[in-house]
Amino acid sequence: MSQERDRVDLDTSLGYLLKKTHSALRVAMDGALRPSGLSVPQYACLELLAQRPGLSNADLARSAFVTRQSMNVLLRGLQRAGLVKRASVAETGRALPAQLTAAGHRMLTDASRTIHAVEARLTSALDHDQQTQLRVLLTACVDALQPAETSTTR
Amino acid sequence: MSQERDRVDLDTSLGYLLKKTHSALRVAMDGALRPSGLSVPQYACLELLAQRPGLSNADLARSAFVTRQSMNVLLRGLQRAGLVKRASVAETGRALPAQLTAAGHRMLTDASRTIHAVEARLTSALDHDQQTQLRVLLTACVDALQPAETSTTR
DNA sequence: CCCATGTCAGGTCCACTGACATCA
DNA sequence: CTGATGTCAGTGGACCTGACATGG
Repeated sequence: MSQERDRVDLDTSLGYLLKKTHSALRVAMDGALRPSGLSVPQYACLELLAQRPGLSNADLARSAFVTRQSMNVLLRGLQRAGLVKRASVAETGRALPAQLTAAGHRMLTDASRTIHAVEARLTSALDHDQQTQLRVLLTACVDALQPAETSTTR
Repeated sequence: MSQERDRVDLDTSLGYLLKKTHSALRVAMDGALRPSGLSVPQYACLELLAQRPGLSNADLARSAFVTRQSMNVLLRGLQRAGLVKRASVAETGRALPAQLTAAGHRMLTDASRTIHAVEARLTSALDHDQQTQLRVLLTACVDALQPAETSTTR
């Protein structure tokens, strides 16, 4: 009841639209990954490790836009599942580099195909120029937001 | 360590960029709202109720892209805080329309100013045409994603 | 009967904060 | 000392599944 009624200026709010788009994408990815038993953050972590092997927990946290603590929990889960391995002692400093296991690579290739299919659907309505344009605009938004959050290392 | 190294094709992934943008916005809004004690979802709920008084829990859940259960918990919190009132009996059907209290309106006007300032910063890097363009592109993405998730009413 | 709604229960995952120790 | 890191503890939010009652 009263689902699509007046739409005040919610649709003119970029924040709301951003939330809506992100939500739609998250739901789609979540559903696509469900059969594999991976969550979206877990997939993201695996993908990051595949592309940049040896990232530390803090590195991964930054790249995934979460805190070290959150990423730590996530990493533990992946280690328990045998998808990720971490050195038990630090060569230098305290950073413990993480890497995918063989099982992790196998799991990822499947998940990666799935996710790419979702992304393909996401961009199916846009031609190449529009995709570039969207990237430019979003990047501009991020840059406009960034400076104000500095100095909070999180 | 190894924060900005090679950037494989993460920056070419619209999904990743979307996540990054959304995350930056969420952090900014979160920080801006912190002094008032409101969370972003709580603010969103208040804003929705101000613009469309009488929405039911299920209505709000749909509009905020969360489940009925999550919105139910959120609503209870707002009721406990005296910001929202709900009819105790349904006039028709089972839907219990919700409305802002006077305190809710007061709280919202403050929060609304705060959030609009953040949105202004978000769009500060874009001229009017670019904002329109961004809206068009994001909407196209949402539409491309939507149909596939139907039939899962959630 | 079918569907949407409101609600309760249990459990999981993720994210945050705060705090502490370690190491370059 | 400072800064980055890993980690423990606690909390809260949001999700899911399942279930049930009620009203159109």
